[in-house]
Amino acid sequence: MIPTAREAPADAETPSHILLSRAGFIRRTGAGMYSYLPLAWRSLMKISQIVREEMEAAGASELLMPAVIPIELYKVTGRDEAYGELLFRVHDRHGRENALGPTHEEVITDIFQHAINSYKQLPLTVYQIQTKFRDEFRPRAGLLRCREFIMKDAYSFHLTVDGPGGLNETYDAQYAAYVRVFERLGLDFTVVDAESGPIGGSASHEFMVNAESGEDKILVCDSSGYAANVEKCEIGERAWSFEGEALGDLAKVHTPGMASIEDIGRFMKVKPANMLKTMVFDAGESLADEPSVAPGGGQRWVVAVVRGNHDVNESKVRDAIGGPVALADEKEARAAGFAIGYVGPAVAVGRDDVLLLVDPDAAQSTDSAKGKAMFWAAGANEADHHVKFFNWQRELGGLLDSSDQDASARRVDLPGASARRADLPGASARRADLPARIRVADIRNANAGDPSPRAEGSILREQRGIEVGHIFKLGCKYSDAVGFGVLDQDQQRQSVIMGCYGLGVSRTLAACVEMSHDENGIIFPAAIAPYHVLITLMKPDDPAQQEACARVSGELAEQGIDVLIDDREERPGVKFKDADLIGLPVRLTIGDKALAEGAVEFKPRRSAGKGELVPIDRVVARCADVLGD
RNA sequence: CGGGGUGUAGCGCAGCUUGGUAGCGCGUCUCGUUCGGGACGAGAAGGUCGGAGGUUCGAAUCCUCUCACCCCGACCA
Repeated sequence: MIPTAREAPADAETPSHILLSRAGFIRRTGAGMYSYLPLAWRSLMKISQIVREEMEAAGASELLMPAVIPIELYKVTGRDEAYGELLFRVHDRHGRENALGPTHEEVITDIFQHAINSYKQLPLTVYQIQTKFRDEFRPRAGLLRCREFIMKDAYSFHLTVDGPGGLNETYDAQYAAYVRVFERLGLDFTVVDAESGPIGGSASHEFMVNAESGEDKILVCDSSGYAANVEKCEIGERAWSFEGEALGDLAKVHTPGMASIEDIGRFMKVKPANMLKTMVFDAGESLADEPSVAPGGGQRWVVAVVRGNHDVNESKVRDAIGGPVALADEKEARAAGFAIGYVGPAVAVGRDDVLLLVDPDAAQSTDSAKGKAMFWAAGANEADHHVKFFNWQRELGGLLDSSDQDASARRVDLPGASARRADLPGASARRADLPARIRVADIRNANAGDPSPRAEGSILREQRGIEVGHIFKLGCKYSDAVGFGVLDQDQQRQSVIMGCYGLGVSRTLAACVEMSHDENGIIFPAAIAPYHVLITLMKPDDPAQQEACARVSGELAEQGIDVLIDDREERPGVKFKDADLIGLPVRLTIGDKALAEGAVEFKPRRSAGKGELVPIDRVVARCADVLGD
């Protein structure tokens, strides 16, 4: 059952989807749902086995939880809301609602809550390998993002964060286990700092298979070894200053119907890098305690300003203000007086409900490269209008000068801030001089070429990756939600501290193909290949060839090498094409010519050309050699 | 959820503008010739044209509704 095809299904576009389909590994059964045919299943079992070995070595025990889970468990933690449409929901015959498990923090916490009641029983780590369900808005790219997939998920429980038996110890052990798993699988990967997302928790790392087609953008600093997902990546220190002369008088420009940076840039003949992109966020209650000029009032709106060619990072905005934010609802923001699409920094002037957050690259009044005043275009805070010759000091003058006695006491430490700033060229407007309603902070996504946050003078390099593993320090988020605590040595009730560790088994197979293929097909590393060696018989009916095949395959099997035999009555070309497509690490061809010399043709999939003749009694050693790499 | 697109044989597609016998390539089956990089010839099987309704003497084709799927975006262990 290896249905190979010359052409890929029309809906397949990415290499792994096309090749796994053509090579007879998978068949699409529904949108984002795939059947694993025998070849794929063998590969998945091999990946799972390595995962199992490393999990056991890291002290985790395997178990299996149900895929169908009462929705009540997810209501306890609020994740039925947080996940929303991503949860598959099924109603049983009694009308009870269940979720198909997208991940099992709630279930495992529930189990442990009832089973564990003493610190003496901790720490514990368990894992399972199971089908997970997520009703993705847009499944795509075959196995890379589907609605039903195979995942290894592990969970650990601790009394403490540090020290023996603490969360950090297990987290580090899992981290190391992941590194060993992906090394053993023969994958080229990068570990990056990551955002925790809706799973929650403090620290997290993602394991990315390096592939051009990857969905995730990661940034790497070669000198320090720092690597992070773009969602998380810090940017090194950048000089900034609001002080500087204006290049010209503020000029209002009519820009009807042009709300996008691209449109305006084209119309006004301004490069995006010379525009200020201004986004309005709704901080809700996050800023309730912030100083406000208005009696009894609080700041609600966060106006974030970055350069037009940069993207605001919502997580960084959240960190900068110390609480949750969300992009403002357009209607509400309009009602509050923001001309959405045409907002500029000056909107903060005269309002006491706005916190202005400015990225260092946007907080410039002097173009240091040219040594003259910086040219800025920005929104005019009036529908269909923008302004040219924006100058921070002039346009925000009142705000920048307003002194707020409480400000210095309340100010939090911002990422990337340091005392050295004053020494940097062009830096004179010190953070300490700013009123509380303006902050300069790193609030944008990092790009290639940005300064490294870990090595002075180095810059960040960009590459793409496929997320195959993600580990989290959860803390007490789930245990507190269900009231899971144990008594410690001092008879004090302590919340149990958790970690969770995910690894996409089916995605790893696809990532492997993305990483390693050529125009003829897949090139499998030995650890993931469904079989190690393919024996191609030129004349399947020929007794001499049959005998040679039986001998070689028998000897290979004795060495623990998995053999697939192609004894189909097909023309040689067809068999060779299929062999390359399926991509097993070694191909042995048994034909008359070689056999006459007591040899078979030996060809590693990676090597180009014809392959070489190897005497039959030495071919097993050669196979073991190649597979051992 | 916004934008774009596609549903016709197992797979890949044409036919639709201008309504009139449902086609091509690959694959499958039979026979023959071939036989170390997706052979050639002859023949054969295989289709509710996504579904429902409508217009018409007549609908794959025109109209209305609907379903499914794909791509881009937004979102995302």
